[in-house]
Amino acid sequence: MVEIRLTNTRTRKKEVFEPLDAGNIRLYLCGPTVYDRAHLGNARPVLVFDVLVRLLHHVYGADRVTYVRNFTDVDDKINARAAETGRPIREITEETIQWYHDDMDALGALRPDHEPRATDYIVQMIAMIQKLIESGHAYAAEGHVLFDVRSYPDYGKLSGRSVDDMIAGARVEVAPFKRDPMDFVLWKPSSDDLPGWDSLWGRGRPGWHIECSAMSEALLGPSFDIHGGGIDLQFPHHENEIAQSCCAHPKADFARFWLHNEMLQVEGKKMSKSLGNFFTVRDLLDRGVPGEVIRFVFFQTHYRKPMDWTEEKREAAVQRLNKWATLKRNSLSDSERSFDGSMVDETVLEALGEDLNTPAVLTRLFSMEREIMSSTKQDTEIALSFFDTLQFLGFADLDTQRLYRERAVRKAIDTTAMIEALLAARTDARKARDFARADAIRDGFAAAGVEVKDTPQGAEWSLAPGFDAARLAELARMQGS
RNA sequence: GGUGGGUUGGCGGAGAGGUUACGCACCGGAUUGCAAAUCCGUGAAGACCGGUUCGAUUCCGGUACCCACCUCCA
Repeated sequence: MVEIRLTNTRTRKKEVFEPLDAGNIRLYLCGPTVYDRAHLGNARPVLVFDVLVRLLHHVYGADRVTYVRNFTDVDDKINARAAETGRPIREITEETIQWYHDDMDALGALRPDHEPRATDYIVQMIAMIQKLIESGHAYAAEGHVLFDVRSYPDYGKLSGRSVDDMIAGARVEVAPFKRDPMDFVLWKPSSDDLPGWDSLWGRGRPGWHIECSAMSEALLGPSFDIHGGGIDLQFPHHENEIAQSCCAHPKADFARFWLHNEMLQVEGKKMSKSLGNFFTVRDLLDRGVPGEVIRFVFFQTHYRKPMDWTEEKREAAVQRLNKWATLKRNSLSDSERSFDGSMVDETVLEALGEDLNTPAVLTRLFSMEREIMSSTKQDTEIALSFFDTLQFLGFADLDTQRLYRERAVRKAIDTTAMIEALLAARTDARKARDFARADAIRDGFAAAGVEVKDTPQGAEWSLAPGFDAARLAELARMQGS
């Protein structure tokens, strides 16, 4: 069995992962606040957890893993969006959830087992808040309920800071009703025009952090295996979750492993809404960048390192996936066959087990690719394992040309037949030693964005990113094919 | 000011106290009507200064620079 080692932010060490219950491994990932399209940075924790979940499925069995990712559907950003647009909150959150599903599906990310919405767990949140008040960790003041950070000695442990240090250097909102400037809101009052629920403290809505504490407990129990999110959530969000959950359940562990991914950057800067340098997953998909390509680029950088999204990487990923698609066509007798994960490469699994080392996974894939390239037989063990492994990693569909093809189909041009006819014409020309015509076809392909490679077994082709169906049609007409 | 992380060959990017990372690009060779692809091969690194060690890019300390968090953010 593959040993899984993960860097635990809580201990700042790489530790061997041992499930609390090997029959039910439980993970929680902080999901999106649903008021807008997911930007590219939002995809990073999703892909990190996707790889982790796939590994756990493989090692322990898919039915022994419970993966939860929430939707935050009550938040002031959502309220603001509703006020701006005049649309009902529910309409905005429903639409955004649909978008999120569409976009993450396109990246090949598995859906979690549970996707709880905060508004469905208000009762549990209120119960937890009450419990915290009863145990002296929280207090009500002026319609608010606040968590008393001084009541929890370990506050700041996850992020390695002390309450005193934080107060010393930082700007903190000093509301007059706070006992300590670092105390954070569990519940706040809502005016009539804002979403609100009745509670012992009046009509109000939850603070941001309590939902994750309440939902993880409801779905995974007070102790579970792995909790994750972006490194920017380490403080204050995760610190506050720990404070809430551990004070509500002093005997439980809450999350034993904390995984944090580094930020995604663009031009060396963090991608963020406030800097305005962000773009969405949908922007890329609409530009014709397939989800597999985005996935591949993310795999190139270890999750705990900052990752720069660049056009150069995007292009390199397209080339590589094209190569794999061609390899699949040529090395398997039936390129449409399905794989069941029984031949996933051991070295790849070991690399994933070593703190989800996806760059090392790619290294191994390159070496497998090399082996297949140099073998002439079809359906060799290594080829079968390679494509089974790719499927396991979420690269089931290597068709990066799908989007170009779809465009061509809309124009009612049968590109495949056209290309094959032109290739046949070129072969005839070469046999007849009519090199001028052979070169004209070759150059025409290049101009239309069709890449042709001659192999001992015959010509192979693929569509380049700049594929132009109209120019291909023009070439076919000129050559009379 | 506090906290955490980083600095590797032209570019991207890992692991390991001592043996080729790997990919892209480049160069040489094979192959090809030409080319592409493919195959074989060469070269190229570890911010700076100290320390530990038989030996450090890898461990420890310091310096410089970069990034993030401390405020909504994955």
